[in-house]
Amino acid sequence: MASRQAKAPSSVEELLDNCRQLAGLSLADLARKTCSPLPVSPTHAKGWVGQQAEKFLGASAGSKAEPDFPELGIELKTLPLNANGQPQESTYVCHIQLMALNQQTWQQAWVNKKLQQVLWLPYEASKTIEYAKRKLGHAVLWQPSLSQAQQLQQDWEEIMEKLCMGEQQQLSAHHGQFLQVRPKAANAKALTNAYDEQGERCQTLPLGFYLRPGFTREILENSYLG
DNA sequence: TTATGATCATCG
DNA sequence: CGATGATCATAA
Repeated sequence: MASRQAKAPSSVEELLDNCRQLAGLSLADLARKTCSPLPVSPTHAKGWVGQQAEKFLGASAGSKAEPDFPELGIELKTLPLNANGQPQESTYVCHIQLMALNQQTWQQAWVNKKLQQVLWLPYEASKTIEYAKRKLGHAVLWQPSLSQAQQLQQDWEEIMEKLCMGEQQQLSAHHGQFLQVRPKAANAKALTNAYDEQGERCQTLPLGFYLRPGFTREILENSYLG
């Protein structure tokens, strides 16, 4: 059995069932499951856990701008936890299309669609644990609460207003309570097309939407209560 | 080049 | 010492 893409789950139950098989496994176990070698240098394999999880669970492959499980409308996100069992880092949501942000509504926004339903897969990411021995946790299927959805929308509107005015130069990660904008590029010299304040085409640093650590921390904590 | 998967590493 | 800005890998 060579390394291959698993079959897509046909139901939420099947997906959650597959997730239960992962709970408690180490990253070394995960590598065995997906027939993939553990990364030699984790620093240079930042997305490895997420990519193996996609592979094992049968998420749609590659870089398509679609939910990981299109049939189910579910987005899969691994969630690295620090030594205290809490999310430490922000979570990337999606790329921002600077050339096509006019007239977008929150309902239509890609970032909103992705956050309608997310399957969070927490795992130990503390550097005090040897990489191969870090364990996967129990997956949490989440949908935003009313207040979460409202705050996300508010953040999005504040950010989009600036973007639509061509003010991406003045935008920074300081904006937004839950949702923030950060660079999303190979490096600081990368450029993509956009419009400036005068509505003229220009080139600027590519951006993406991210969720602040406090937000994912809240999601995880709430899941323990349920 | 644009999208995905993210974490790294420096600064305030 | 947490958040911001920068960076790494891969697919199409």
